[in-house]
Amino acid sequence: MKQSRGTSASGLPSRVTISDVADALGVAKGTVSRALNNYPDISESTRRRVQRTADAMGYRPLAQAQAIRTGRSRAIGLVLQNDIVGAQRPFLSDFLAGVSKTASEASWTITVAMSAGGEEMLATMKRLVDERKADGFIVPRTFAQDERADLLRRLDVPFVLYGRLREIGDCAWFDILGEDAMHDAVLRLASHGHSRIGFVNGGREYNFSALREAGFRRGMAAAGLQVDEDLVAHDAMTTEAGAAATTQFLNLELPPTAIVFAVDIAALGAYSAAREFGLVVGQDLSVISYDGIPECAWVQPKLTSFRVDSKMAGCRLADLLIRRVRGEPSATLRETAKATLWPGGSDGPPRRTPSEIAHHIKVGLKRNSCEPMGGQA
Amino acid sequence: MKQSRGTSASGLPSRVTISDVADALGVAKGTVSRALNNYPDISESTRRRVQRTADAMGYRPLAQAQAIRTGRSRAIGLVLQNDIVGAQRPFLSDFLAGVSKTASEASWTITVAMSAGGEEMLATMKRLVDERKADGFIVPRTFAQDERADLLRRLDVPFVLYGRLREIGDCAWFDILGEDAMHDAVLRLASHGHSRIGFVNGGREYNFSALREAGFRRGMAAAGLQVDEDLVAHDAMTTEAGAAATTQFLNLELPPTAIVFAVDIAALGAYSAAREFGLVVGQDLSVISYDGIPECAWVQPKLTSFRVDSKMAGCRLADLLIRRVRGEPSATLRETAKATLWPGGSDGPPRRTPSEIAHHIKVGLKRNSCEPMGGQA
DNA sequence: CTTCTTGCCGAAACCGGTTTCGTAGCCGAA
DNA sequence: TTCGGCTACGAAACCGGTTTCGGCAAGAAG
Repeated sequence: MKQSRGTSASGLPSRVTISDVADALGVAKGTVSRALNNYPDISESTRRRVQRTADAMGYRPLAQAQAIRTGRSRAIGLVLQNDIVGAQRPFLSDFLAGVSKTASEASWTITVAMSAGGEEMLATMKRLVDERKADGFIVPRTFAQDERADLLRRLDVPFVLYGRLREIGDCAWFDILGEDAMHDAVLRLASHGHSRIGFVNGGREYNFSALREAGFRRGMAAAGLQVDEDLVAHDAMTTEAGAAATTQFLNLELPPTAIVFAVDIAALGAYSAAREFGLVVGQDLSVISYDGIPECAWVQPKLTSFRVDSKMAGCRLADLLIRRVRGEPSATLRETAKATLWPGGSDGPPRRTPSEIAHHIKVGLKRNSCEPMGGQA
Repeated sequence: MKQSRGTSASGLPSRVTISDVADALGVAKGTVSRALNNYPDISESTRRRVQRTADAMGYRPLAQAQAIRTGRSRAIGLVLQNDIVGAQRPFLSDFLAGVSKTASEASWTITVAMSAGGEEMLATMKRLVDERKADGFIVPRTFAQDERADLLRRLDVPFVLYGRLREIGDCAWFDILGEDAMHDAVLRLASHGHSRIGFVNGGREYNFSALREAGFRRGMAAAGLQVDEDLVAHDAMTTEAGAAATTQFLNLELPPTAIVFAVDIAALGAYSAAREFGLVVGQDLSVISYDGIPECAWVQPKLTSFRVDSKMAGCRLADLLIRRVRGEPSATLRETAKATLWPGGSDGPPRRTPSEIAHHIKVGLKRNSCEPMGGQA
């Protein structure tokens, strides 16, 4: 008598195998395999019969065993970069939740690894492919020129980008239209009555930066406003860098009354910078940003930001990757979504004109520089 | 001639297989397998010979193929709970980095999944085990009574807890000694001169809460201070709950001059609560907390907190799990580490006595309630 | 000089699937 | 009725490993 349920002698939990199903039906196991994998040379009646009993017996093929023949194990690879501090921290959990949801619905699993960038990351991916621990990859945080994409293309491994490339080439992607958000942010500020609007962009190495800057300029044009190149800063990917850019803007002859940031983490720096000048965010200086990280709600006033639905992004990317692995051409696997505005209190009608702000700052600085003496008196 | 490198006809990247190694040596592939897996009936000289040529040829066994016979695929399972909003958000990235580091050093990989708690999570784990996608699990965020541990024990699947259980039983774990941190926090506050110290604990469902409360009480005893049960609050796992507990404490006849929080996320609520009463954190009200989330550095003054090294935790847990899977008894796989104090500006000598605070609050409230009229005048 | 161990390894079965190959049966056409 | 072509399936090889089994040779014991 065959071992059926429970635990086998070797200690492994025994499962329903394809032979069990074949025996139950009185057919060859090859037939069961072909029936379940929709081979053309199986009659419809047999296919249904196999399908039904397989379901009834709770048969689920062992991905591992399939993999040694087919090379595919129904696993999504996700290699995260850990040498960018806190880069994916706020999004990671939601993002994973999304990927996991879609993956498990399709009976796929997720293999994650973390590594530093550059060669190490490429080696990690190669290892996962070699060991058949990943059938394809989701590539997060696309760079303008992305060596991961180059490698995967070279290895002929399926992948989907989270983000777009400068030169599209032959690859699938999902992305949020950050450029539209920047555009809308400008229009919102213009409708508040702002006309002198600055832009603090993210790192040039990321492709989204070029897109968002284009969106900002498009918005300015749509609002009939001039872009002052003194009010465009780059490479602000930290709060400190955001604060520095804000300080620089405010020190101009004609400071801006509003700033659009490409990333929240930089926008948070505007708060401390504004405070240093005795300005109040949301009144003297309007700020709109992008990402929708939880910290937006921590600050006073809350940061108005275009929120990215990371969970949804994870869902979509997983779906696209699975379809890519199954053979759909990459050109048909491209999707975008929009970020949604989460209004906070950081933007509103300008309380002061640019020159009034400049005056306020000059007075404030004088008072500040006197204060130590005054305090001693 | 045999296919050697590059791509095989089927499109799969061809690898160095065990047969390749056996052919090169002129031995049977069983011999290679036994040599590499340290079977006793292989001569030392053969073992070394096999070892060397396998290395030279770059042979790495395919975990998938091993798994169908051995049942083990060198994969660490990690099932995260996604119905607790933001629960693991700040730690996840660091934690994964640690797990990944140790795993890849041992040629293991990580299979992650997310699911809601309860039955769904148990089903997810069962599926991963069934499909041999995980040889064992790291179980994060241990509950006082943890059904995940129960299930895994029942299924006889190896696992390691991140945290301890109320009843230890037969399981391995790694944990940070939060109780010692609470103890040290009290002593630090006492050395500042505080004597009326409150405690805001985390959720009772977590085992760490009981431990941290015990640590707090031990610290109070060590400092020669009485615990006022009116100054002990529970179940504060959000900023709102932390603010509510703080407010409640400050409304007492004799408010505390310092509060110890079990988790940062709750401690952040003390800031807004104190502000409402016109009190300044770090001067009127000292706060020390635990976790060391990045937000500690966002607030003014910075929150003094005992920082948990999540990456290290991930490393240790991965190591313990791998050893557990390899057969070491769970009783020998138990480790703890200490959290390290990251001083901020949120604690210091008390500026006011409890009764002075109470008076300040009473006056402030009266003034506040008059203000609307004064504003209109 | 036998005989019995013992150490060491080759051969082959096995794991749970997929895929190739061959053929039995049915069909329609000649 | 015979033949050719298809359809649908069984049998067996195969994937890359592990593990069992059995036997050869060398050394120990008698």
